Amino acid sequence: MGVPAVELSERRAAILRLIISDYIQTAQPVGSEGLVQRHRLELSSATIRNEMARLEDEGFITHPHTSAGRVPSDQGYRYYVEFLMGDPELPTDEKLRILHQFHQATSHVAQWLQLAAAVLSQSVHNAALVTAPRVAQVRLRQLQLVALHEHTALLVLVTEEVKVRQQVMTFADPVTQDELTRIANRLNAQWSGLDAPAIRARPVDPGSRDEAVRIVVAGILEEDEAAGFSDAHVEGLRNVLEQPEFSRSTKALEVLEALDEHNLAATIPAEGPPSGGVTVIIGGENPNAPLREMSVILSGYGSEGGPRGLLAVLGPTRMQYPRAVATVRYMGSVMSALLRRLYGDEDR
Amino acid sequence: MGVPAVELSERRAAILRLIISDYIQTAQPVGSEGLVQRHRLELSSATIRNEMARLEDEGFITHPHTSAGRVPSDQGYRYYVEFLMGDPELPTDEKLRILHQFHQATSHVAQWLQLAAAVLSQSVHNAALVTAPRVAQVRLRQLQLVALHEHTALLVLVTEEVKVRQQVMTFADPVTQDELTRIANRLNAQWSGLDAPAIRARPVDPGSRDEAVRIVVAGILEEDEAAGFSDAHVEGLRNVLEQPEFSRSTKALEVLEALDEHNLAATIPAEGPPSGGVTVIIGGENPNAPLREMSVILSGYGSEGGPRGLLAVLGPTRMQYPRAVATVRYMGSVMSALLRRLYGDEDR
DNA sequence: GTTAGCACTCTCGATTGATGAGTGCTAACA
DNA sequence: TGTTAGCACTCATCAATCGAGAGTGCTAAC
Repeated sequence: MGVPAVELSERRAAILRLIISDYIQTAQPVGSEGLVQRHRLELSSATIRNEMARLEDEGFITHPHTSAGRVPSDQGYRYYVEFLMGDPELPTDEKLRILHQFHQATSHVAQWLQLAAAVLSQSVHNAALVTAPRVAQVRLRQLQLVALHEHTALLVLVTEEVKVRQQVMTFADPVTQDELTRIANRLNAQWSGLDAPAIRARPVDPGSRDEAVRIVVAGILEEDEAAGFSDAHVEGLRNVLEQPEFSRSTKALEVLEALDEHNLAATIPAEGPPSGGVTVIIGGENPNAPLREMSVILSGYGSEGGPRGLLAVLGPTRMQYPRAVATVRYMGSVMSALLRRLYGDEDR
Repeated sequence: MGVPAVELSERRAAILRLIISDYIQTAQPVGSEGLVQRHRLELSSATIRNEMARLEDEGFITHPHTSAGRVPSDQGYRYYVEFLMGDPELPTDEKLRILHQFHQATSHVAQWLQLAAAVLSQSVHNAALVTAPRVAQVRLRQLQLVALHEHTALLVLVTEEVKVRQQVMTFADPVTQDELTRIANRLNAQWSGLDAPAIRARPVDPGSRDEAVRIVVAGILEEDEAAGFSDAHVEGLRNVLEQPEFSRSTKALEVLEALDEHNLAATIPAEGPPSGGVTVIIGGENPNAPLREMSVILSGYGSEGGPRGLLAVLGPTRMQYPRAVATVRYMGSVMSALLRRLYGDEDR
């Protein structure tokens, strides 16, 4: 989708590239005269104007008004991303800088995601979003019961993908810590490695404590599967709001609302591209109305069968695509590697 | 501090109150003529003008420019909060509405804080901040070790105030889950109820697994004590940015930066007022430069010896003080009650 | 102490006109 | 047929100007 049918002549493509890269830098409509001067073109501005007129006919650029320079359209950006910008690679020193920042990464996943979002957003000067890695099927690894009062206990459970969940639960009859420990040991032996349906299928005495625990455990596991990308870390909204296109306060507010941590999860397509691949969604291609003036650069991370997450950069359509794509791709590989290191060869 | 030395005549105080409440509503400088009309005063606008001139001499109000109405100064707001607005109580239906929202509260503390911040911000139409309850001394309740690979395990620990912490740790030699379980059981029996220094003082074999666990556990407990109010939940920045005083985009950005979740913790005085009390910090009284045009309404929650947190409302100095103070106070009592219910009579 | 009257100040919005950037077209040129 | 110079035309932007309106501060009368 979105790939323009028209094939551009070499020269027109070159002009389009110049227009877009100039516009990305200056945020100002670019005129024929200025283009010739800045790039010392061998052609006159009049010729450029003719070519621009054709580019406009074909829908790659537009006019804000009669006498302003040209501005790339969504279709223009699309063509640029697809055919003109090449396959950008991040310079080595930049890669090192990123790696260096990750060197401080603790093994605490939440901090880790926060760090990833911060590094990404800082590196591309735009907003960044990183979702927690998750698997399609959530299985129990181990559970623990901590007595709080006579009738209440804290259930802590660790899933196979090393997520920790907690929930306070109540029992009909008083229980002691000793008893809770025995229950936990027994259930761990029986349920370890199972997912919610399997645990629900396990026989337990009706009305027993085991049953009470089972309800809560299965509930948490199911909730986790349904959670989707809700726990997303967003960083660098500031960078976006600083862009001149959002200088008007009302616009800034709209964007802020769209990018609000709660809404954003829904905004992003649930299924990211396969790890390694990078998807670019430009302006109006975005199904979400408030994001119509923004572009999203998406990449999955993680491994095929294992836990997977999403990373994304969000910014105005006027975005440094080459750099952003390169950074997102590289970050994806770094995250995948970290994930492997952390969760190891758990499937073997 | 900040309490004005000057005692105002009854009439001038009344006029000040009217000016402030009008200005809070309209965000427009209020003029003498309009004041008389809106409130059907028995005095002429000329008299009001005279009184206004005196109020200005004494520093309670100012002029944006020669011929605009009057605007309250920080000192004016301070006087208003201190003497004029009385001791506002939240209407019963509003209290019920808040209670009702809390009815859905899960026992998951993080969600709970999020909810509190959301309710508070929505209720006062400003930004709200809620910090997690914490105690000065963090003690271990129970720990759990989950084998990940041969050399690594996940340490999950539950503190006395029912916080769950996790950390991946590595061992020099391979360990099995059985062994880890034995270690966890033994250490739970020895360390339950102790804080970091006490655990450090416990004898363990040098180089043993117990020692490795001890280092990590003590580290986590100490880190938690030092954490301060870092894990604050902020909600409703939108409300603030929508206010007309922040219509200019640059200003909005400044505020956004100041209220950024990361900076904000540092912004707020670490020690809140005692539970039940409400502190109002107006504009320039705030030590933080970027918050000079904002007011903060603060209250602590929790019980004397137990876990305590902070709630705050942040908005422009032109704020609905009576309502905000009443709401913050009420929310404080609700949160304290919830905290008691959740953690129970743990000291007994 | 209160009030009417009035001059004065200052903001705000609309209008105007000059400026300049940039286009689109035409005609000449290679 | 492609390229270029020339030129009229359009439109945003900016500064200057003007009038209206709001509000004050002062004075003098009540």
